[in-house]
Amino acid sequence: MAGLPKANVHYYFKTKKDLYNTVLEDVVVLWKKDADAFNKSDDPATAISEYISSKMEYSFARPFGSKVWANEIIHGAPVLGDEKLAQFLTIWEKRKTIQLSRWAEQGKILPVDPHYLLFMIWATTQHYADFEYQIRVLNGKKSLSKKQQKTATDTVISIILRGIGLEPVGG
Amino acid sequence: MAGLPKANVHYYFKTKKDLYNTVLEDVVVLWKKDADAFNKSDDPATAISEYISSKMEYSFARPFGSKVWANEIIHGAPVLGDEKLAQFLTIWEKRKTIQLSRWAEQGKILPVDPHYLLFMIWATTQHYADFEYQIRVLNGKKSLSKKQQKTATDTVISIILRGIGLEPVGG
DNA sequence: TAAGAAATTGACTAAATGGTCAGCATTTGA
DNA sequence: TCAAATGCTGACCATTTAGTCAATTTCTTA
Repeated sequence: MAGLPKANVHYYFKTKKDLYNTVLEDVVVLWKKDADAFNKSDDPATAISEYISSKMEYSFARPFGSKVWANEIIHGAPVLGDEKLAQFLTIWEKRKTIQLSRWAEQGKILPVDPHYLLFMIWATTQHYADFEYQIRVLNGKKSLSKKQQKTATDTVISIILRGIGLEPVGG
Repeated sequence: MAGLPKANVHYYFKTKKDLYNTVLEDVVVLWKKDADAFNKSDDPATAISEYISSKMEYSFARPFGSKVWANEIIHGAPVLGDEKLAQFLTIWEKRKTIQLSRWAEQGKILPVDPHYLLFMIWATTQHYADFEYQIRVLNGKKSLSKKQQKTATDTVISIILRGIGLEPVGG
């Protein structure tokens, strides 16, 4: 059979929905960890760089989870359901938007609406997971090399940071 | 029946694949139009603003096409196939990367790798279509208002432009 | 307004996908 | 070393989804 026999999968997961749910919850846990990294430093340039970095790394290393998540959202969260989705999302979002608002008030970053900035970071970083296939095709049917991954990450970080009035730290 | 009876759909499209393909090709046509807008002005701030604007508008007005595209890519282009995908993508990308490189050489924008800048623009703008559902949930289960849509668009444009060393035009 | 073409439909069949189960293989530990 | 428990599998059944078809309705236009 292809990979595993179905029956074997059913030994570990009662239904397909169960399997799917497990993958989704794993993603949630991982993304929550990234979210913590965001609140580690009180310096916006550092915090945002770290956050983008870790999300990019995850996108390159393990794109599958993000793909399943994207698929779930595209189809209107049929498995997760509204309530669970709302719960997950607001937990992630709240602390970050609060932190971004504070920085904006303190004049540490330009006064940008935190929601749309967050969407931008999510979209851009997860794009490297979700659209992995498209990127590979555009890269001559080869996955991005480590060097290219670094360039991509640096580019994202520098555009976002400059975009909100910060100088990229380091490189 | 739900919306249309199946048999009626089959009257217009022989197979499900046919229908799917038609939707995908429609998206390609529309995105190609946006791509033209990109080459209209020789001023980077204007061209990029226009490009982002029209992609955002399309994401808000007709998210379905983008969703089908995203779904197709996430699953490895099983219907479109490698060749067709490569064909479409390179056509879009070439002219834009060339233009961006030229601007970078002329010192009109910061020297950023055009590929990753493009990915960023695609990811961010299409996010509002593909993740429409997630955004709605985060917005209290309401779709973004016209005003919010404008703020989102302005935010994306200003961050990207500033991010590559340009002052946002107008607002 | 009647004849033919185009559009629409419900009821059926085919294919694909999800799920069950009985039995075989492998690991664990008294 | 040999039960008992755990893991694995193929062959079968159930449900869902895709596709067909003949019959009906709605449009054209002579």
